Amino acid sequence: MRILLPLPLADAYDYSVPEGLSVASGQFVIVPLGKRETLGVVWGEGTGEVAAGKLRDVAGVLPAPPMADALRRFVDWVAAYTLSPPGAVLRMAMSSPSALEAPRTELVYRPAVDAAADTLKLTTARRRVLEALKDGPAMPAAELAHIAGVGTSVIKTMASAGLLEAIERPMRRSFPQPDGAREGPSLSAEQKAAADGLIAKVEAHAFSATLLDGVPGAGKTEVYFEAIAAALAAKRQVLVLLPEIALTAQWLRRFEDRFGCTPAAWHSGLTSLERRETWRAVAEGRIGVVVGARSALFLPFANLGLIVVDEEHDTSFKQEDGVCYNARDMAVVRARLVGAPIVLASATPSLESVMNVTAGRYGALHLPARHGGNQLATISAVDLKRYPPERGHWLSPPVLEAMKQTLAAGEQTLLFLNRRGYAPITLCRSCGKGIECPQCSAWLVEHRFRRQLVCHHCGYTEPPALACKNCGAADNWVACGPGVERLAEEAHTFFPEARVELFTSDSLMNREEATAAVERMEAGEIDILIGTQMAAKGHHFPNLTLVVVVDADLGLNGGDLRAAERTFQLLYQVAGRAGRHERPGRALIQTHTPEHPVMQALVANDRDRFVSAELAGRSGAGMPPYGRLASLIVSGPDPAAVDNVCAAIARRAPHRDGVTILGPSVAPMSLLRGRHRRRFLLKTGRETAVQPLLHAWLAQIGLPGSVRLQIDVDPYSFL
DNA sequence: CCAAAATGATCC
DNA sequence: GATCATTTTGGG
Repeated sequence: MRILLPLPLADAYDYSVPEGLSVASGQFVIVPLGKRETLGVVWGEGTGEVAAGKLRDVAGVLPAPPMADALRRFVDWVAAYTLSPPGAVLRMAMSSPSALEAPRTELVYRPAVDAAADTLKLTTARRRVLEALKDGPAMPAAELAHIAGVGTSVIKTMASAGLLEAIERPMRRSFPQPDGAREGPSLSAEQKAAADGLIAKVEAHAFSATLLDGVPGAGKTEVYFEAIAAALAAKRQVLVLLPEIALTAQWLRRFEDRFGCTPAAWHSGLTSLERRETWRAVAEGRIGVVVGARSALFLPFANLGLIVVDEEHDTSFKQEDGVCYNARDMAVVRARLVGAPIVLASATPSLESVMNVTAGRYGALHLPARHGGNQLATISAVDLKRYPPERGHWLSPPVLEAMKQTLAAGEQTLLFLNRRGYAPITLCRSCGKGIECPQCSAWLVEHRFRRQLVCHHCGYTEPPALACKNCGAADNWVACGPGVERLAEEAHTFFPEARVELFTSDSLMNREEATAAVERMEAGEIDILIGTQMAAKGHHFPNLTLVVVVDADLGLNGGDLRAAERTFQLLYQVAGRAGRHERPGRALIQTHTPEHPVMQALVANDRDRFVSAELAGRSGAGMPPYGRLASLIVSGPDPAAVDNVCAAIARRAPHRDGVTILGPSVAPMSLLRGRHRRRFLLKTGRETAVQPLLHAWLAQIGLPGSVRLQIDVDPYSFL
């Protein structure tokens, strides 16, 4: 049998099946590998590449539902597309190995059928035990004792006396089932039309991809909830992918309001027990709806009937390490392989999805208006050249004035700045040098409240320096530029009476603290909220009427292909936070370049014009979505060894029409986690399949152990 | 000269 | 990814 192991090996291995063991495709097995044993999945018939005499026996079959054919084909597909070892992809689909073992069992008790009640002494305690079990399910001793108000020893004696019967039952957490039959909210005519469109797709039980596109607050969530209800009615499972940051208590609450319970969640914060129970329950079809971050895409659904990708434009769907894949794109593939519809929802669809609609590959549903007749926030640009903030400050006079009015009206302000910490750079006054991370080419950022210097790329921390390492000058530091902490300080000085709070994605803030902060904001206990992009995603604050984008130019620098697109999406979304209920909202965007097409489009609230201008630019340059990119990153601790590999790669670079190869060049992040980095960029037309090209090119390159070559098909980061 | 540490090959 | 054999390095 061909067995794929969840290890980064080039291919699957052949194993023999011992007499008396029956092994079928998809089954999880234990096989010997060298000195140890490892898990694997039966991938198919053996290939005979290795002589039959050399094969080792499959050691055992695990008592878990076999991996579905569609999921195995998906693993192969992702591996081929991303040029990763299939085993590395399989590992993502086996994220909870302990879920494959036989579920632990527990003893539960029920009244013995043949016990005549009058044959044995029925004390009051014993009577209470039988009463507790009457018409109810069998229960474990501890629970039963608790309900009956007796000790567990009573139950043990009753069992040995034959009054109770003990049964061994697998211990399985039960997951509440979302109820699709519950009455939904009343929908607007547009919402109803869109929902009906999606319901038809769900009922067709076939692959289709639909872009659900509507302004913030247009009610996209309610619309795809109707599709979820339809899938539940058809007894099929649903996967909802959200950016991790948007998977909030608020979203779960909306789901609960609609379906009567929260869905099963899948994200990096789960304990290993939660992972095991959820994985197993998904495989056994006991979970109706999973909402999760990108890794949920590899869960072993028994009966998947719908995938929803919300905020489909969000770049956090792109995984940049290990297997580089975009969960949004791979979700479309998974839907196709399993024959289910997929819905991509966004207020600011990615250009890729927009083009897929134009090309007829995806259907489209539009939700034009804000649900409930609310107006979108009015967006204005504040020209920082005309209205500069005071020296050492970052809020311009028009913004301060607007904040004053908002405070006076008893309403809330959000200051948005995508920069954690106190200041992006801290310099020594005497010699002008900043403090660098020892293992990355990046500045350490001062986090004043934590009293630490932090590298935002590798997580390295050190205590705040007193003396400059370069010139020895004592405590002569000057912070340059704003971070959210510094902004909080500024808000305090201008509005000493206001309640100011920070909301960031810092490790300082865990899930519960973030939820608590959201609740304080909802309850109106915060006047000025200062946040990074965490504040921009997935939250709705009814009393928030002023949103200030402190540095709108931030994302536009850096020569990133998608800089303008990303900035537009982020700022549009941030501005959409304001005035979502009865109150009108406004968004002020501080920029040095109000004439930039991104700012113009935001102010004019003209998304479509921005999208067509951006598409035209991409088309002219042959860039995605009109062309294809693949990035190669060569990295290692020794720069000379890295350069050697780069030279070998460059020497063998394919020359042919329609294929451009840029590099090698020193990566913008030339040092990351102690590794020196060089990049190549491969650019081709849409019609070229880059995988065979890359495969033929790179297969011949030998890598010394310390040098790594990372291939990223459809890259999003250019650092 | 030895031993620890880094490197590389192999796993069916 | 883990293991084991082989090569390198560095301290005496």
